[in-house]
Amino acid sequence: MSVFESVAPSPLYQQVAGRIREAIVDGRFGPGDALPGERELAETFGVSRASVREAMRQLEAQGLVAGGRTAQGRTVARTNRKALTQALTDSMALQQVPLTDLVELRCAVEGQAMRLAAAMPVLTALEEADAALATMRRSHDDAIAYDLADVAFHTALVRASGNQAMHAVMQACRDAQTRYLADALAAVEDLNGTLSRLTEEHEAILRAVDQGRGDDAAALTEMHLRGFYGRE
Amino acid sequence: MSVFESVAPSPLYQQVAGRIREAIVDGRFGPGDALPGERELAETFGVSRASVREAMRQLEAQGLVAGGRTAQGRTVARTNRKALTQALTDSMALQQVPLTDLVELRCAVEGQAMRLAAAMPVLTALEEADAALATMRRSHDDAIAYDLADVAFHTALVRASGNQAMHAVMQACRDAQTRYLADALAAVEDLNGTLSRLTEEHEAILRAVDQGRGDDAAALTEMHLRGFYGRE
DNA sequence: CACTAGGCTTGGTCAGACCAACAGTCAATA
DNA sequence: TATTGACTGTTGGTCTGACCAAGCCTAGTG
Repeated sequence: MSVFESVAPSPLYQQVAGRIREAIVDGRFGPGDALPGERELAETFGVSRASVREAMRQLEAQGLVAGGRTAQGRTVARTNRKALTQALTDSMALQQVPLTDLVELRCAVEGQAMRLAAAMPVLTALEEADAALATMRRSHDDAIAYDLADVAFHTALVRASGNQAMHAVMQACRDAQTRYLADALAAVEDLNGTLSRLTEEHEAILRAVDQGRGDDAAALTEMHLRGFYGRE
Repeated sequence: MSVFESVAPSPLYQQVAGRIREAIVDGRFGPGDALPGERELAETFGVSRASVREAMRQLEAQGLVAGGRTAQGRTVARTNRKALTQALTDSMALQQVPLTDLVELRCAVEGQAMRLAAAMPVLTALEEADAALATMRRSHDDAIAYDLADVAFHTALVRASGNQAMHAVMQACRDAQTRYLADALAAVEDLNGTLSRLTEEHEAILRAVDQGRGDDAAALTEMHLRGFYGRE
């Protein structure tokens, strides 16, 4: 901490990215809004289009700007969920984090979410969970459909907690685990039986949440998660 | 799910970024390794330097490649912690997640980490926590020094759980909360008294972990976190 | 031996150009 | 009238070729 500030100018593309980032985070551009074109931005900031493009790449990777060219112009992203997932996944790969660590993390988050959901549930989310459960019952012979419903179920229940931060992290965990799903499923012999057992577990969790038994719901959720991914 | 696959080719910079990403994640480039120069990469992949640079910006934002020009050439990042923090912070801003949600998330993660730490502690980390505690006792009149020690303490204790995923998420939470720290501190009148109370809480947590009382440690930690950030 | 001046490489930046994709316009056609 | 199709302008994607400043390396100098 010197008296003087740094004179080192950060690269132009960083500054440009920073400016646009501010505008988005501050809400001057809302989710889904169209951004000015690259040429216009270049002129606005007084830099070359190349610099603007590099800034865009950065913002895109951070999930602030929607990737892909949708018709005309770029748009502000509605969610940066992919960036969060990506970061978590990369973190695991870079630091060679074992799957069990991720499972434990998810248990912690989702378990606590169940307690919150049981105490003060968001009712519409509970209905969604119920609908997902119905789908699961119908899909005991289709692993892919079952998986989709499974995601929907867990997502809905965590959303029922009303905690968006937990929701985001849980989704990231879930996405990061996806690559292991195939392995876990391949190890299963009696698909139909396994899936129907999983459905029962889901039913028990939802029941506990519904009846306000938070600790039970948490315990059941943790067992459920550890049981599926945790066995090695 | 059509019979046909998409024919849409992804942009070159995406493909380049993907290739380099693979190489890093697969371990062909280890953390800290130097990457080939932009001109060389351009030739290798048969694209222009502009495309390589855009790919680099993306990888840099994802925390896979170290930012900043260190002497000659770029290097593979050692950790993508900043990317995870960034993603969590942005997620909060984009979806207007309240601070309390983040605090709850941190409680869930850190609480569970305390249980794990109490059950099977990483001893070296416990020593670090102890050292941080000592620093805190010495810094009751210096909020900045205290804060640093506080971070070190919590970080060390979570690391004592041995769970790297929790460690990463907890750090991201903590970093994302930082912007609120100033507000929380400004609201404090009796700094010295407050800090000494916080130190006592820290001591109690460490003691509980040390003695294997996981549930106690978790409860204390949650109270500690909620008490500081949670009051509104 | 210590030191300095080039030379070389690297990332940062720019200008200017071309292409493919797409929205919007508008006239020709069934 | 409704559909089709050509035309135009804009946007993002890509390339080329260039210049600069900062830092490494080395050869030559004192």
